[in-house]
Amino acid sequence: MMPPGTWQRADIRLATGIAQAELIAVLAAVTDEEPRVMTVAAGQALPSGPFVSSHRSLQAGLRDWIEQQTGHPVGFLEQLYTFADRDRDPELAEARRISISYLGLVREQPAPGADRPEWHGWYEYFPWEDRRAGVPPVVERIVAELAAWAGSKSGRRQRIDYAFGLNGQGWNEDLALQRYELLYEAGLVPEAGRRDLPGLGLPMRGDHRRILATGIARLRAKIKYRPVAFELMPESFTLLRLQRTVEALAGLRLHKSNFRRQIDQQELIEETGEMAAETRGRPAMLYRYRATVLEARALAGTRLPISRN
Amino acid sequence: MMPPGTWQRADIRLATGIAQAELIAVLAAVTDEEPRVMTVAAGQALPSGPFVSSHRSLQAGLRDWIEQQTGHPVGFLEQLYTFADRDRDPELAEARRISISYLGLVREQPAPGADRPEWHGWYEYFPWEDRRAGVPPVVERIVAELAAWAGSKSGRRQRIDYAFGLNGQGWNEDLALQRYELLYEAGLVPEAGRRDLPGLGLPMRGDHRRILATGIARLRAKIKYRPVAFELMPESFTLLRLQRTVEALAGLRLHKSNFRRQIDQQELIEETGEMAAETRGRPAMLYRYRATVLEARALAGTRLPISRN
DNA sequence: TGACATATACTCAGATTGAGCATTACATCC
DNA sequence: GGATGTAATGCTCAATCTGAGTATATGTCA
Repeated sequence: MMPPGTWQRADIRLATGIAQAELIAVLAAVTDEEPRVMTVAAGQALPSGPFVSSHRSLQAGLRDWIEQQTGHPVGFLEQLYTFADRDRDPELAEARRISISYLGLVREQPAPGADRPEWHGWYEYFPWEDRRAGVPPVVERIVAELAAWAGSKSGRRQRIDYAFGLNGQGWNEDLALQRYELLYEAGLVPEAGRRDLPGLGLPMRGDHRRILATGIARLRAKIKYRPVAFELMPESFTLLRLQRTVEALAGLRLHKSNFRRQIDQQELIEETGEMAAETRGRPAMLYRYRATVLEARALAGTRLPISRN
Repeated sequence: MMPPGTWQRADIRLATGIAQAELIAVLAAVTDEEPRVMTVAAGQALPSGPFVSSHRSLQAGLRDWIEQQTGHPVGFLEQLYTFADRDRDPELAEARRISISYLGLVREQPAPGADRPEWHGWYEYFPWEDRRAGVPPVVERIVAELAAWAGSKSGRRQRIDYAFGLNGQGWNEDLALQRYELLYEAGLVPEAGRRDLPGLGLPMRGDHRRILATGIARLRAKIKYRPVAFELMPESFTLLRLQRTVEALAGLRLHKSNFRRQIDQQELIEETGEMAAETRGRPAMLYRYRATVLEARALAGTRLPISRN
């Protein structure tokens, strides 16, 4: 069964080694204060396809492909996760399928013409994740259903409390994946093959909705400590526009002046000198990112209680 | 060339879709205040091997394998990165190889008996990463060589400054991967096929040293916001022991009382009631982790300037 | 008993954060 | 032309968090 070989004694031998490889992309953009994801199959799948050669690496190949498809350069591209679960594709018995997923950010959403992939709002798939206008009504029903599923199992109850911020836990927008997985486990989404509760968002093919949730969670975590939001903005922008973009991604409202303070004490941006030509209210200054600082901050880290002697 | 198929118009078509899949593990433990990694081939390779079926997922298979090999349960296991670069394995022309790497933490290092994989200290491979006893002397030479390589190219100079904390940038322990990549690009490590500067640590086969650097960087970043250090500790431990473990991973000394304050205001641990039976100094209290809190904190996130209305 | 050596407790100033108020600058309506 | 609406920008203030250091407690060992 197993190929003899060059491996050492401590080899990891789990399988026969041949697999079918596939790339799946979560491509995000924010337009009109709405985060969107590129889809195919009438919004029921993420763009994906077999992977092979001709390119020097996965990343390089995917980058070219995206620029071709969207007509926009990809500012940010990062691997999400690689799956190879057996039950994902029952047809393939021997050669199991390996799916490598990526998260990419593009600056603008291309006009939805014929022959073009469609873009759908994140929150069409995850209505419970958008709290910008308050807690959506569907959450109450979700929590009730989950409570029924949990019964008296305290492990389940605790997970629900954490994920949905119940019992004084506080909502954490990063837990998008955990929330989807709870719904899946509880059989509340159609992908789980059981009940189809209305109002729980559009389903997707296979585990694509789970992959999208992974991308959302990753991006939400990342905007807090890496200047990635800029990858979604046009050349120049107002501070409010930037705030609205971050809010759209996080699904939360932010405190205006504190947001501004945070931004400018990081020195990520600088004034262009121009003013925004919007209609209502006092006109705002336009800003642009400071490329050099951005690069430095892209590497910055968090802190340990270091001792300096 | 390309298989016809079920894909939509927006498919990602980069390749023919068949690949050879391989798993690579970065397995870490901390013993005697020294972080170690499991190796094979006399310390020149990470354990790896072909992947196939029999297990429900990559993660599950790898977990079993590790427990079998080390005799210890794996507390923490997380995917690092998936590579599929063409030039990695020149023999395979058609079916390129996909390498999926993982980071795992085990509680103790098994006794190195015959037929057992060996464990090597991280810092044998990356001597410049350990600053617990101050900046190692080799750093001066590294920086000089890198400066020569950079010449007057300001992009390179800037990257060097960030990575090594020069010119008032401050050392960031998380940048282990970037530092290795600089050395690689500059041709200062033997893996790059050019010069072999002595004192720059042991090389590894293929890109295994790069993968190890990825694991180190990931773990260093993670200990700051997730309670993973506990996965490396025995049942009960003193606060100093915990601090020494974190210091070993970070390659830095921490401020003692601030470290303690940080730990106990997070309520991650509780007293066992016992005292440590060590010899020198005042005996310390023994602690254990609080499983439930740990689980909650495992999900905790960082903060945005949220508005509460 | 006294010299170590480490544990644990406390203090304090400076920086960061969450929240809110005040003032400014336009557009538009009457 | 002045009132009104809307958003931009500036400022304040208390609470909390951090970095650094000092003081005291409790063991072992010579």
